[in-house]
Amino acid sequence: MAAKYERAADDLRAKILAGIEGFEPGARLPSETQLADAYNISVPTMREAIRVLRLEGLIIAKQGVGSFVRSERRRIRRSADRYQWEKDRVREPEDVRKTTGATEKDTGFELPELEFHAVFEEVPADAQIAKDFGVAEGTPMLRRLYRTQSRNEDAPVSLVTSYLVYDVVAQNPDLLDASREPWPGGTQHQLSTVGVEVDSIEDVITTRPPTQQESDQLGINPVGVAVFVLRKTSVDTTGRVVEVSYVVLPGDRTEFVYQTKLKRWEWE
Amino acid sequence: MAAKYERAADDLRAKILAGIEGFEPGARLPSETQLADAYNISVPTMREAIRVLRLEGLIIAKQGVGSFVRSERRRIRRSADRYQWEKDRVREPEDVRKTTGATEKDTGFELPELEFHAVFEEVPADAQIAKDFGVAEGTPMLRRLYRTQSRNEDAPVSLVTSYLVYDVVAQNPDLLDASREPWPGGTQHQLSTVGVEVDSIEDVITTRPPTQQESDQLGINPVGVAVFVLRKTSVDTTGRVVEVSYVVLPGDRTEFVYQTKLKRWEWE
DNA sequence: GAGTGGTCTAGACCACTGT
DNA sequence: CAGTGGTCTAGACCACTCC
Repeated sequence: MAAKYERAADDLRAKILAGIEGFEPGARLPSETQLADAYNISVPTMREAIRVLRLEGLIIAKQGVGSFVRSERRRIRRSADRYQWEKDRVREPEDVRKTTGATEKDTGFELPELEFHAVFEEVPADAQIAKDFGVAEGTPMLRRLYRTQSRNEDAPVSLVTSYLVYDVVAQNPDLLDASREPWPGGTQHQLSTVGVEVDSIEDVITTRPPTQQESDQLGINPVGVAVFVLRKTSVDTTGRVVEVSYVVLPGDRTEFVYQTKLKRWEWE
Repeated sequence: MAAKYERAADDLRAKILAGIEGFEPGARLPSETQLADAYNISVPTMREAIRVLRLEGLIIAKQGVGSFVRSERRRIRRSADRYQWEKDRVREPEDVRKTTGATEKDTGFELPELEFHAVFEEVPADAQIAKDFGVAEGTPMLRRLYRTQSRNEDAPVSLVTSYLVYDVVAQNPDLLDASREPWPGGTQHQLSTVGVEVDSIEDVITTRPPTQQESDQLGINPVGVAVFVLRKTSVDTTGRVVEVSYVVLPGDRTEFVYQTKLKRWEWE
């Protein structure tokens, strides 16, 4: 026989998915005590049932207020088209570049809506980074931390840690100055000022549970929501890795899109 | 002040991440009672701390045995290269095609290791599918359910739901016969028998918590592990959507790789 | 202040695993 | 069989939100 908390969870889930009166998205659920009474189980057991549905992302609890049926979140689309688009803009005049950046392109937000944090630091390459770049461990790297989030309260977008080889970018001192961010035209343009042309970009996508810090920063309220980790590796025309960035995105508000064109058959 | 269960969780987490003697990957933790004593908290509170770490994927509990520090799972790489590779094989002779399929290419498993389930069904297009294909709701579709998993115990790989327009594939009755799976050469080859050449494929990747059924089928033991959902849309050379498949993959054992080649600048 | 969810306790019994 | 984690109870107090 199924556990009591499971039966309660199953029943509640069914009500929510069916959208029954009082259980539609956004609706406020009865209190834990009331629910426990309704299912003839103790409050802790009812809490366990609710926890299951929170893990599934169906319910959000707000302390002091109540529990609510979660409404569907709009996903932000992140397309690989952004890379070619960014490259094309490198050779546009500055006033064109200034208008928007790639993040704004994906999110649909306008520039002024985005709060932009940047912290720059010179750090030695650890084992992972050394491997990513194919350089010796300890090689000086420029590490840049970005946090982009909407100024209108609760819509943080991504946490970015970007690595560049220090000696490469140091040729242009402006690139070492965090206060110059956001740089009009993005990373590809920054690299172009030190003679680097990006030739290809590899994205590797994984998912994992968020750390506590990431939950806070990305505003991941519900338990059980994962984050995407995108490792983006840029290779220049000489085959050298020029940038590696790790981008953490909220799993419930992001989707990735990739287009693969196939070669046509030649019919004889 | 932080909650007791949080302090216990923080301490345990730190021990595990530091790999301290007795807390390295695979190690068996002290029992809940022992841990509760050690931290001077009640057993339910200690269980709460353990639950936190299970959510983070650091600990796996086995009833009747004990709790263990989770060892890192090897991720299976799923690269978009598979699509061109699959297309190239369509025009190879049958004995070459028979050797391996695209799933085996990605996973590294040999064919005989893969258990292959297939269920075929004719269903009317629901709203989502009608939109995916750009056809009228109710259009007859062929729905195919696949479940690929290793015969050696606990390594299921993916759950696939694939849709095709029924009238298109019905031209070749073999395509309607589930007992013919696995079809040597894959879906692109199947489509080629009814005169369809796939021209481009769009992948859309999202992540969400698994359903109970998916947890069971994919062998997702630890709480808090998400699944990837890949929606793959194949478009033929006439611009028509010919296949849509939804692939569910375990989030802790999968990674996606996409390469984006950029156009070279023309220097004057 | 009333009502909500968050934390915590001290028990109890059961289901499962290994020996 | 002994020991483990899984479920469950009946309370208690606290932190938070809203009126």
